[in-house]
Amino acid sequence: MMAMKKQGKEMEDRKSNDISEMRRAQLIKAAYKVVSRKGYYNFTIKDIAKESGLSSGLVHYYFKDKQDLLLNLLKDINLNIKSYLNKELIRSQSPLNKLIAYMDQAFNLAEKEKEYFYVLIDFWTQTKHNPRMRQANNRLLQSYRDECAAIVREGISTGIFREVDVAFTATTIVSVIQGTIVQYVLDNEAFNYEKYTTMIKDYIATILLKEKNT
Amino acid sequence: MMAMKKQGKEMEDRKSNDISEMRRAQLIKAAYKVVSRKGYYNFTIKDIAKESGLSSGLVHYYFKDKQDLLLNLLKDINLNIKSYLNKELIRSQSPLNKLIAYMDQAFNLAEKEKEYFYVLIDFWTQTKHNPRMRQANNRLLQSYRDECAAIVREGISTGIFREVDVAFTATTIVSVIQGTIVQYVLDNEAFNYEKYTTMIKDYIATILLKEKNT
Amino acid sequence: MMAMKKQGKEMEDRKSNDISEMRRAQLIKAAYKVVSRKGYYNFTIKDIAKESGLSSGLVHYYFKDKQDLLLNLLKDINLNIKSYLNKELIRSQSPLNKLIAYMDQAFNLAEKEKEYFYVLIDFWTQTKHNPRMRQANNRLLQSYRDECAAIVREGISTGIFREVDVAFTATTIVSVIQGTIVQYVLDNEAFNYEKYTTMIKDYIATILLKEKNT
Amino acid sequence: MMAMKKQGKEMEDRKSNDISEMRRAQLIKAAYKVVSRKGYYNFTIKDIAKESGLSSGLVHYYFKDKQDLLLNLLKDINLNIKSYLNKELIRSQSPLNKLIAYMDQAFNLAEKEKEYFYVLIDFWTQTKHNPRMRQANNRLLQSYRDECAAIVREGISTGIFREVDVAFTATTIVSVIQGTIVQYVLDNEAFNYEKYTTMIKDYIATILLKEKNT
DNA sequence: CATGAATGAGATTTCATTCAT
DNA sequence: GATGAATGAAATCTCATTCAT
Repeated sequence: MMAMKKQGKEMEDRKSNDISEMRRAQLIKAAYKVVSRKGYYNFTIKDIAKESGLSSGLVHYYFKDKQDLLLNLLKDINLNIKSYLNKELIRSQSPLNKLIAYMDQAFNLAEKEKEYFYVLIDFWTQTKHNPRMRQANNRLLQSYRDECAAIVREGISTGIFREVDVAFTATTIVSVIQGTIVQYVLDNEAFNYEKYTTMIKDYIATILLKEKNT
Repeated sequence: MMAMKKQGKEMEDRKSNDISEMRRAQLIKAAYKVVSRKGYYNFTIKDIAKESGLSSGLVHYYFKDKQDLLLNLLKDINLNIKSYLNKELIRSQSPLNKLIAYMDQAFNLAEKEKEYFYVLIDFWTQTKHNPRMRQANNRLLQSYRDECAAIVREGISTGIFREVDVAFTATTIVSVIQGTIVQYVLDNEAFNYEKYTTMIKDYIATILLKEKNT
Repeated sequence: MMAMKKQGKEMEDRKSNDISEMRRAQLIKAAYKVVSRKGYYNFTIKDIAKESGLSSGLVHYYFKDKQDLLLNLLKDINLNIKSYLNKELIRSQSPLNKLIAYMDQAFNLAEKEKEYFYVLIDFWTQTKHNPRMRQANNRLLQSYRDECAAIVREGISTGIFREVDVAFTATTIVSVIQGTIVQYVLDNEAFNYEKYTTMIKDYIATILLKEKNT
Repeated sequence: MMAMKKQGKEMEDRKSNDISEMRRAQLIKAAYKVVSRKGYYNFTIKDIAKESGLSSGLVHYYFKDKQDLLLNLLKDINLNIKSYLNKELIRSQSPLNKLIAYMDQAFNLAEKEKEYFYVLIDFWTQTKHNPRMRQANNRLLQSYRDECAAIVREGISTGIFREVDVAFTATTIVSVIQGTIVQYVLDNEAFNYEKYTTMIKDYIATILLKEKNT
């Protein structure tokens, strides 16, 4: 009987957790939609409630406050971006292909999910005034640089990339990608995105690759 | 006598304009401080009033509403950035020196006036939801690209730069500068700013300059 | 079980509506008191809150804004006036009795509920600048004329009233009633209201009735 | 020398009064325009200033406060209405003509200067809460009744009108006129004003005049 | 778990009035 | 007399958060 009870308790907990996780996901999804539609600072808890089809009281049941909800949203977006960026990396064999694939994914994501970057820029504005947001943001940026650095390092060690300063190169590649994406997201009429991003990829490849006939 | 009267009137007018301009500058300055301290979305009209030592009613006397104040703040920051960036350009003789000077100023500004960029990023978040802000922002970004393009074009026509795609090169230079600055402003412990910015300048110079011994 | 659940749901709904309707009625009632006490333009949302014993936030929870509250107040007063005016009509058999009853009710109402007319005059001032108020007002005035016209028409068709111009007669009866009430409400010392209203009723009856001995 | 001084002082005073009166008239005229355009409760002192071409400070120099300005506006409108109503009375010989002329003027005024009545209705709303406004209003209404009564009394004493209750008749005539005008001003599509006002005049004449062949 | 009514602090904005010049 | 900059009280409205049910 004890066993049953325990099991019952466990099941309840699991069930409870399931619902809990489901609700949290439901609310985060709604938050993402609402924030990208109305902007980081102009949405209300009621907007989230309406969008999710739940009550406003429930938002506070699952998230301590607005801040907490937003922090979780940032984490969620991070996860999505990272998984998207890394999706093609596994299939790519050579470091060059990996680097190209990485940049490809980044540029594609900015085109397909412009909203992600809107929300991301919104989060940047929190950096100065909110330590937790700053930490989350910095980790995200650092992970980009690390990812790039790993690929560059691999390229060097396999002898196909020049012996560049890894950290610097990774940082600058991230700069170019991010700088281009920001300019594009803010004003998508400013230049030919397709053309420019292709040129950037070629350029970086050319710079990194050892010259063939030497 | 008429002359005196007229002169008197003119002086009155000037005085009036002087006060008006003085107050507007005073309020914009306070706004700049307050926005960079509390963030674009978290400051109040009363904050501006306190910071400027004036009454809150006066803020609305000189600016239609919060929006109007912010728009004027953006304009002001634009002017300051532009004048700062162009300060050294005039003295520089060769296109290479000009380009270096331009990048130098940009990187220096980000270090000395980190606040400018905080506020600037704040403005970016307005872009999606506020047409006037979008226009102002886009013009600013375009002016950076144009400035760069002009220098690159001059370098090509004087025969010292390779014959690169001017618009693309300018855009990408702006991307690198902006991307680097954003990473630094958000997290100034992330990398050695001094070292990296120097390397970037060298790199770009190397890429653009025709190889000497060919 | 489904049935129970459904019933439960229905009861909940009803309950919710009950609260909502109760609060709205509560607020309208408070608005009526406050407006007639302080005047249409001089009352505040906080006055309503205090008078109703509720919070000021709740006023905006149930009514979009001040306008919306006022519009609902006007509707409410309309309903009350109409129901009061028509209360005696049903019992009255002959058109003459109906007309007398109608005028009686109007004159009585102005005496008993002077406040109604204060508020009504306040609403008139909105007519020029507020389309929705204008429409509501015009409908109310039109309904008075229509009501009168219907009685007059019935009197003519049953052969006891002269064959007068129905629309004109109705309009003019409304004019006399309203003109008298306004004068009385604005200055209730100006004349003997009881005596004058009786004379008016007699007069109108005399004018409308076919002369007996002809 | 004393004489001269005194004279100088007097002239200054007169001059001062002239300017004073001129300014007051200028401001009242502006107030009339602004109030009828924006409504009694929605205009600002600055509106008056702009309309008059003077400064807002000057409004308070000539009128204690907004109330005072409005009270003077009401007085001014009263004067204008009275002088307009009485304009034709002098020329009219018989009491019947006088009465017709009086009603004619009233109905014409409402058509030509609808604004007067808008403003007048606005003033009515003050009656309950502002003793001075109430007094001014009541005097105005009383003067209408008195004017009418005088004509009716004259008609009776010259033997052409029936021996009606003078005060009651005057009050009721004023009621009809005012009631009709209010309905028309609030909704000028409600009925054929020209036709109805003509019918009213005929009706009243018929009622008052002794039947010829009796 | 879930709801949504209720609260109340706080933000923007308006404007009559004052007053130095 | 005349100006208009300056003040600050007060009003409307929003919304995160709480809590009884």
